[in-house]
Amino acid sequence: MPRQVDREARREEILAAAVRVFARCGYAGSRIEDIAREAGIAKGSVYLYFGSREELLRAAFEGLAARSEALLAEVGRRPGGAAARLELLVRSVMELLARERDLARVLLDVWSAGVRAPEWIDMAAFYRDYRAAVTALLTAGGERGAEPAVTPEAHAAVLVGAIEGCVLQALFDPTVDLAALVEPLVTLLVPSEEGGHTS
Amino acid sequence: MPRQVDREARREEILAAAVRVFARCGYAGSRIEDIAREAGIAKGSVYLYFGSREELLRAAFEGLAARSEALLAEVGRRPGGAAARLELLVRSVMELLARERDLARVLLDVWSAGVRAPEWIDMAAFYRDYRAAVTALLTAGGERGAEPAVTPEAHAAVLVGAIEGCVLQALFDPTVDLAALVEPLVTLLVPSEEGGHTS
Amino acid sequence: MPRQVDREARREEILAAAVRVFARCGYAGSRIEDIAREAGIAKGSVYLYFGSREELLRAAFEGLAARSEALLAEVGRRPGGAAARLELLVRSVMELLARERDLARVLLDVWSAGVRAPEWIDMAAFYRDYRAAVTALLTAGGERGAEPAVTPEAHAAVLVGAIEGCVLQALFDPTVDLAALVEPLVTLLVPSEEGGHTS
Amino acid sequence: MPRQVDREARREEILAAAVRVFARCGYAGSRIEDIAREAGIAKGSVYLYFGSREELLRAAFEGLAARSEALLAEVGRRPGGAAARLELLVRSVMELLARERDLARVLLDVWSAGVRAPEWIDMAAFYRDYRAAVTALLTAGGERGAEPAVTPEAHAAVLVGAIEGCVLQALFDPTVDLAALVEPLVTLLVPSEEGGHTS
DNA sequence: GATGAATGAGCGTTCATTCAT
DNA sequence: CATGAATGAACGCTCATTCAT
Repeated sequence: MPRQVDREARREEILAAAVRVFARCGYAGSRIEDIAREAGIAKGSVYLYFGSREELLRAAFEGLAARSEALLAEVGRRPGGAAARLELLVRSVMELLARERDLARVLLDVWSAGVRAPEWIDMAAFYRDYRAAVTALLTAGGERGAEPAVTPEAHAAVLVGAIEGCVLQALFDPTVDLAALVEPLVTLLVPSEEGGHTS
Repeated sequence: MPRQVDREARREEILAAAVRVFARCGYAGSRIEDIAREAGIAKGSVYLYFGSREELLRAAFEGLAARSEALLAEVGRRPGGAAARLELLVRSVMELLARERDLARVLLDVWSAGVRAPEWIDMAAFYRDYRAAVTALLTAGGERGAEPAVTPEAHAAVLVGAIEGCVLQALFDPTVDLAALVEPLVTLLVPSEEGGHTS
Repeated sequence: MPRQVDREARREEILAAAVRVFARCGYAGSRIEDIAREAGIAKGSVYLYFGSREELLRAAFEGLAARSEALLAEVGRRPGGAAARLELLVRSVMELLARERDLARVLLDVWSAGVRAPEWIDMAAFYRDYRAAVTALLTAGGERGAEPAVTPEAHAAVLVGAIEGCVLQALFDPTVDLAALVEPLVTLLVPSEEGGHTS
Repeated sequence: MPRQVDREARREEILAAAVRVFARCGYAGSRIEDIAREAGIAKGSVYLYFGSREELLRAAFEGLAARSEALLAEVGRRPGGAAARLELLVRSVMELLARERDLARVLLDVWSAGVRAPEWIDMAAFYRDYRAAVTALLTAGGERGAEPAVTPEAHAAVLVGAIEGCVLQALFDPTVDLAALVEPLVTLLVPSEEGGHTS
């Protein structure tokens, strides 16, 4: 069914155009016409693929969320020690956000929308899943006696938060090199394998 | 003589109302009339104190920035070891953002505006200063030989990022208890005093 | 009654200020506050002397009209031949408008208001009187057989029109020297004394 | 394909509607919505053809200016004596303004705008060209020894002024018959052919 | 009287969305 | 399917006018 493929491809084209425009102008500053022009189609045609402007933002987020979930799943599937897998997760996520600067920029507006319209973009669930995955890996890594005050859940929140916060700073300041923050993040927040007994 | 008003006080009232409305509806979704109603005045009166809607957002951020700078300065003035002061800084910032939920919510829109209009809201400078202060405290704390891979600058970025990122998660998810994240943050990212030479 | 004098003097001050501002910014572009500032008083005080912004425009016109009527009356009182008096009228009017550039500029807005709100500013009556005076002088000057096709009324309309039209051009174009147009106006449109029978 | 429209025709329709409304209410008193209603379209649609309310006023003037220039050019192309052509010019202009009462009314606002925003509507240039054309015709008509005091330039200014001034009076006062002023204008201000050598 | 803070109707302009072609 | 002209609700901002002090 080539029809279907075409339709889907066109949808993706438009979404990609929307992400570029959102990144450039912000969601509030992006007019449907700008997106249509960026996609090389007519204004009205956008509505053949997306029901509203808001849906474009949601789709953008869902694309990012899907990729994140894929990463999480991928890490879940991987063999190896929990610490190594957690490290991989951190590296993957950072790499994804560093590579997709536009998507990261759009994230700012998505966050805002998510706070204001939880039933529309469920950021709470997204980050809950994210933390849950990290928590699982932290727990699997074995309890390190050193820090009894830090529950795995809290540790996960800090790690996830640090990732998002580093991306945030890199968005504001081109001086901040996101790639250079990966090692520090791992070093500081990913517990090193202990004894290697997980292998 | 017209009604005597404390212009500065009135300005603050309106700003506070604006912050509440921004927090509730987002900057994009907040109409001047909503803000005026929240402040108990007429629409036009807002313009006696603020030149534009945008100026309200900027003022909101500047209020937060001023408080943050005050915190930084306060910490700088404090006696005591660097680690203790850094810990104090983290606690203070977290407490500020936990207490001023509305302001934190508005931060989401400010971030978006700051990325898009750097000359308008200089987020880069704000976070640069923030990191610089943390870096100074980290450096003063003495180099711990354990992690030579993590420069103080990178460590600062991770710590600052973690704070912002934790606040972010707390905004999305009321389940996330910001207060409960303070200890983990400190434990994981504030190096403990070394040798106790500060005593 | 010094009170009365003061009040009247203040009124004139404000009116003069208004004329300056109207001339500079146009009636539509002049805010009450501008006028108040120009007059060195507070906004609200304008309303102690004038009931509305429109009234200021009307008063400006009435001032000009009063002066014009004074000129007409003066010419009527003068001894001498009709032609000489007509010439005097033309010279006086031109001189008035050349001297009071601001008032002339305001005239543009007054014309517009007069066309749109005849009951408010009765331009028809003003120009009717003006033409009547000129007609009277033309008639008194004796019928010159040369141009039977031109009634005194029509001649008056042309003369009055020429004056206004010359002023108009001078307003647009500083290059146009209003003073230099007086002689041509007189030469071309004021019939020269005939036989001197008026003496 | 969307409704097929002749954009240029639609633009003219809207402009014509705007001229009618401007004539009725004055530029300052004309709301975009009035113009849209007069044109039988929705408010927003006006902006598909004109960038702003001001642009409508400018376009109205430019339409009039274009027609005037066409008249000037037409007269320039005509064969015949200079005096006859000048007479034709006067008659044509008067006829145009008599026919297009609305446009003439709008002229009042255009004048005001032109004085206040010369870079926007260059009235100075418009009347300069106008006078130049008349001057050329006057000069070509041969110098009449009778009035050495009146330069052709001044004569042109008086003639042009008289035309505008007559139109002005007719706008205020329906009693004033513009058509009846054409002959007097010609008789008084267009020098009659000399020697009849042009025939 | 004089002031200027407060008001709120009013308007220009934008832009998401619709739909006739 | 695609188009882009048309729509009209929405909103930021202005400013004439009022009135408490």
